Amino acid sequence: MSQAEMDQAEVVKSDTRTDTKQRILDAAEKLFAREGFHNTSLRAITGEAGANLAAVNYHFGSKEALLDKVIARRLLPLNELRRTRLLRVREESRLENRRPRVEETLRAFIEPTMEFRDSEPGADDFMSLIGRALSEPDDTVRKIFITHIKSIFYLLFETLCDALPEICRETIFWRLQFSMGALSHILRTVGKFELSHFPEGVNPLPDTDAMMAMLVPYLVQGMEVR
Amino acid sequence: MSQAEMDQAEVVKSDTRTDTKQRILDAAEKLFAREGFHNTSLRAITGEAGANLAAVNYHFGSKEALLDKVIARRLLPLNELRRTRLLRVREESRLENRRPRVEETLRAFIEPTMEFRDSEPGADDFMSLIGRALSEPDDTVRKIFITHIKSIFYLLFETLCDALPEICRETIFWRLQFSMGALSHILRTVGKFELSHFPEGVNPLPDTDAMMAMLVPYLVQGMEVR
DNA sequence: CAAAGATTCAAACAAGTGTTTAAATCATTC
DNA sequence: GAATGATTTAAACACTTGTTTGAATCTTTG
Repeated sequence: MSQAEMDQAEVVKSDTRTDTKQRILDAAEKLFAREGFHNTSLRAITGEAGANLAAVNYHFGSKEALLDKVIARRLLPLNELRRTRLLRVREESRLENRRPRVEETLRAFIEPTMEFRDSEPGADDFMSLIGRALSEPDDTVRKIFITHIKSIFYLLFETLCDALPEICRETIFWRLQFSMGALSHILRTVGKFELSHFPEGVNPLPDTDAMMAMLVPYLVQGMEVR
Repeated sequence: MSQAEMDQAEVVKSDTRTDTKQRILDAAEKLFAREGFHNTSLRAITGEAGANLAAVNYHFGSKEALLDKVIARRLLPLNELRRTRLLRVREESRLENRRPRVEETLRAFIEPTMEFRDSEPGADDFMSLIGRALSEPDDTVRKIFITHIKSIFYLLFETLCDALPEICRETIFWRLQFSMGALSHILRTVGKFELSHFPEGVNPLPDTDAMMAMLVPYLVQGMEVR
């Protein structure tokens, strides 16, 4: 019985963990992020992980199932952080009998992303991966990502609607799309610019705090127009 | 002598135009935009164009050279429109002894994009293509795109710096990055959303004017923060 | 018409893809 | 220590990729 079949049958993982699965997940995360899903071969992944070519199909079932695990492994815990913070924003505003504030709402979504990025090793690669997920031409990556992001996105959207009752839902939706575009663009490009592309007097690599200090006011202003 | 060699030698194109080149360019634009560069095979392109497989290598030299032509064919005229409008903004502000306005500067860059999109058939596919160009993991597409967009981007950046002298260049640069992220996100996703992803009460398909009416104020507010 | 050159065509090329298989090895349990 | 099941391994599978080739066809020119 293969590992993939065991997982599908929801059998509890064996107590003696082989770390081959982990090494493959790490290698896949890194390569998917840097080269893209379709430009990364299973041979490249297993080579990087020091595993046999057949290991991916044995442990995960297929390349696509591997991608799902790569995304779910980090996105599910991250979304729990986001959900906790968004619910706290909603609860606090309710207790204080006021509306949620746009800034704290956006921060509740974005800050866990950035903290996550700096905390776990390899998470920066993961951020590039999900930063690109929405713009992947291929259905594979996009659909898997949307599956895992959908509910938290709706919670963010509804909280913003509560924060901005005078603005119609449609306008808020599209402004949120603009914001997601800006955020994902930064997530996938920061640290990837080539020096030659910077005008003089521009620091190529602001740290996370400096980036947040520029990004959040930009997004808040855009959301609150009028 | 192949067509590609003739082009390389800068020989004048034969007066008897085969439209095979055009059909290949159109098919490639469509497929690159919808499936991505690496997910599109030459067989798919030549099949769509009703041409022989070898036609791409004969007329363009390679798949990569074809991509360059696909991008250059539309981006060079588009950038000329943008340059003309940006230079007019600069000239008018100079004559009136004032600074350029952020809104007219951004419009000078964005409006030609949108008008272009609606004018020529196939241009909507092209917009998806360049909307994704910056986020392609692979160097191929990104480098070709950057080559053709660099100078107009600098002109836009410098004009914004003139418009916002009280804000440091670095901040303006990153806000412009946020704006480019928002713009490219919209360019590549509009019309591609799945209905099921829209919260209720949100119109899935605003037209170009409605989108501009939401996007421009959003970007202007973000650029002008503080 | 005939020569010349541009274009198309079918076929093959070498290389790379994800997946499967069956034997070999390892780990655990009785 | 033998048996059982999980894991690893090398090899092959069927398929797709971009590119090249040399002959066939079309177009233009002399």
